[in-house]
Amino acid sequence: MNISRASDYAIRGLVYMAKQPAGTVCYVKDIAKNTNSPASFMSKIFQTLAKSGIIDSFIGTKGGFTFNARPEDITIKKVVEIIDGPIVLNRCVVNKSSCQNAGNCDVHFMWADIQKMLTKALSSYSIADFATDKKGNMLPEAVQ
Amino acid sequence: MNISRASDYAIRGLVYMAKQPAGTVCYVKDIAKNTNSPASFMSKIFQTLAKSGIIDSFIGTKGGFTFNARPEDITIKKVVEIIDGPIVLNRCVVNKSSCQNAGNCDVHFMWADIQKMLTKALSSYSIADFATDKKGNMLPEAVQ
DNA sequence: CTAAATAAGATATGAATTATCTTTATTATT
DNA sequence: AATAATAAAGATAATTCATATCTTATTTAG
Ligand code: SF4
Ligand code: SF4
Repeated sequence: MNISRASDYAIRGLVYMAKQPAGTVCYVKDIAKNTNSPASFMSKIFQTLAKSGIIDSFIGTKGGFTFNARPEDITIKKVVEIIDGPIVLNRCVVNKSSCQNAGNCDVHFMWADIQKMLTKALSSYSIADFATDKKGNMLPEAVQ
Repeated sequence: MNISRASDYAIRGLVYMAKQPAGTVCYVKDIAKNTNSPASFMSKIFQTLAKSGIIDSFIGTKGGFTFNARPEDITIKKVVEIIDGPIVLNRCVVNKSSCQNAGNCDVHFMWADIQKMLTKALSSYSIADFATDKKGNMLPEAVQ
């Protein structure tokens, strides 16, 4: 019941990118240094982010990464799902038929409710929300 | 970002127990059969639940498990934490000093908020809530 | 054309999850 | 009392996942 280190790094790496002037090409080395994360691992993570399409990658000298989507359109839910895979609190919540008990399970409805609440919360924040130095006061109201 | 199979089994096993007349001694074999879960795995899980103190165990013929707490006092959060360990969405949310970035991290507050919401939701349901056959209508109002 | 810089891809390690197998304790039966 | 049956406790195993590092390929600069 937690996000991975990789997702934490990914989010903060993207926030770092979003803080740079629009269009800046960012290197993993810089991103890693500025987010206090292992560069080699970050490299792998940004490779995955690039494959997903939310950022573009350029190989070779003067290569690096740029946004391919507006930071305000990249939700935290999206980033976590790219890195950790779909958010599925319990196997039944996305695909009811994935559990043969789902038809007469007392508990199913709870997981479905909590899943909805969680994904709603994660969708309510975007990378752009954290890309200001005015810490805290740019955050959306805490979801109940 | 999910609960383990073990927690799912534990919750449903305890719900099955709560459906029996108060004081009934339940066997893993029965619990497993009635919850459609692997008995050997369930045995391990109930061993852990017993160690936590929420149920009592009796070894040998006519042994088994009984509640040592009222089902209405056993929250889903408690069960998940016994089986999966503490719910910690991101390392900073419980112990801020566990991350050296926490002092100037833009994202920390989001995780703290979502953690609070999630644990509140998981605490709002108890085993007793699911121990009726009137499916669904005994559930607490979905937390926002 | 060579060297440097950079991401992409392959490989490795350790921990966690998901179990099963074996042992021990208790009770019932002979 | 000895033995067999029953049930949980404890030990072990297989697989998957998280968290990386190491090597290769690509591009640009000099
Ligand atoms: S909560 Fe019920 S429906 Fe969902 S996975 Fe568990 S048993 Fe299946
Ligand atoms: S969100 Fe910020 S404070 Fe929390 S673990 Fe990640 S870097 Fe540390």
